[in-house]
Amino acid sequence: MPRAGLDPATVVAAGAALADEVGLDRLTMGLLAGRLGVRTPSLYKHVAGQDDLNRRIAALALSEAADAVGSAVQGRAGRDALAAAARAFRAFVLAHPGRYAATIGVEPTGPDDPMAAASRRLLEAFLAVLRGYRIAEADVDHALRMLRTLFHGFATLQAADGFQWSADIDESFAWLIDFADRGLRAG
Amino acid sequence: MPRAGLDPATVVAAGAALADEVGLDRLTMGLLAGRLGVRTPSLYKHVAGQDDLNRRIAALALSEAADAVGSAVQGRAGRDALAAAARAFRAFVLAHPGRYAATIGVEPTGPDDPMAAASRRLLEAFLAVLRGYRIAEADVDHALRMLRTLFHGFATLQAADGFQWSADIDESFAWLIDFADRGLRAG
DNA sequence: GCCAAAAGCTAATATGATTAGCCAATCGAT
DNA sequence: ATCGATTGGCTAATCATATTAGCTTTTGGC
Repeated sequence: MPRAGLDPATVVAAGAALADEVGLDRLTMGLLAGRLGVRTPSLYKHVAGQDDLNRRIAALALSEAADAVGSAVQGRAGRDALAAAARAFRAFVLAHPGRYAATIGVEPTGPDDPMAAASRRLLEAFLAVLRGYRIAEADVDHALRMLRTLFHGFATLQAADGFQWSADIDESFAWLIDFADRGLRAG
Repeated sequence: MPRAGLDPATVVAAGAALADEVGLDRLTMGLLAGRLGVRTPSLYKHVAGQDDLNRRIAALALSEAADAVGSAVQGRAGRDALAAAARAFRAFVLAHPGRYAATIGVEPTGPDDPMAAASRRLLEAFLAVLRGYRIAEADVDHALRMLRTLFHGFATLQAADGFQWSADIDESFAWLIDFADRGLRAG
């Protein structure tokens, strides 16, 4: 019986991929073990349990989202940066609904939690978008929360298929970006 | 053994209340049965299972949210209506996080699903807010989605404790309402 | 009062997470 | 090269929870 050669990173990556495929709620330890060619209890040598796995998937997702948004914003400013960031974020969530779902309702346990760092990086990327606008010092936090609200709200509603009615979603998304741009400019 | 006198509505109401108390993820059939003074299998005489229960809780939550937002909007227009609706929605989600969580990612099975009707009523209430603004016919759907995105995004992020950093949340919320109001006015 | 339906119950089954404890593969130091 | 400790995998067992089967008692309409 040769070893499978797993480590926490591999397990988490496979878990995230599987969550994207079948949905976070249908990600079971058994299914993940099967995917990795290993028996269920073996997973516990690499992650502490389902909670821990979920937390690690969340950290991975936040980190990847931060990368995606961060690089989308590179070299752009103002409306361009806003649109690029929004698109990057939405694309990430739609491409990886399972791992993004893992981030919802999970809090970092402490400042040394990798999730805290990833979360911070994502916020930095959002903050970079705001630098292209003339925002009063006192309003930056509010604007940051607004951006997060918009991005998170739109992505999760769409991922949950919560927009059933007629109008085209891409159009709505573009409209939303315009809306935010106007608001930030006029703020 | 006298009967407990349950019916689907009672079971669903108790389930929603319990979800609010302990969190939707910790709502188990056993816990609910205990709360109702009955053994677990008895619940299956009133709801078809956990999925069905969740779906019914979601319908209840949407219906209540529609009532709350609908009555908040009554007799108000424009910015007042927007602010009242936003506050009512947020208050509802914060007061009933468990049942609201039940609505996420659940789709009505058909047009006769009670959830569909409740969902429609909530949208009507949001639509009423928009009537106080001068919005081009073609933009109404987009604006509606924007409102839903904002309300849902803010409420869920806050409910999940996703706003950890410094600035005051109520202030951010007020700022967000201003932001939306300006945007809708200038649209 | 009688009877069908409804509402409870106990017991059984299934699935999934987790733990205990065993054993083989690997790795670092000699 | 090899010894010994560590590690990563396994099987078997336990526990929690959902769900189903099938029995029994209440209850509401006649």
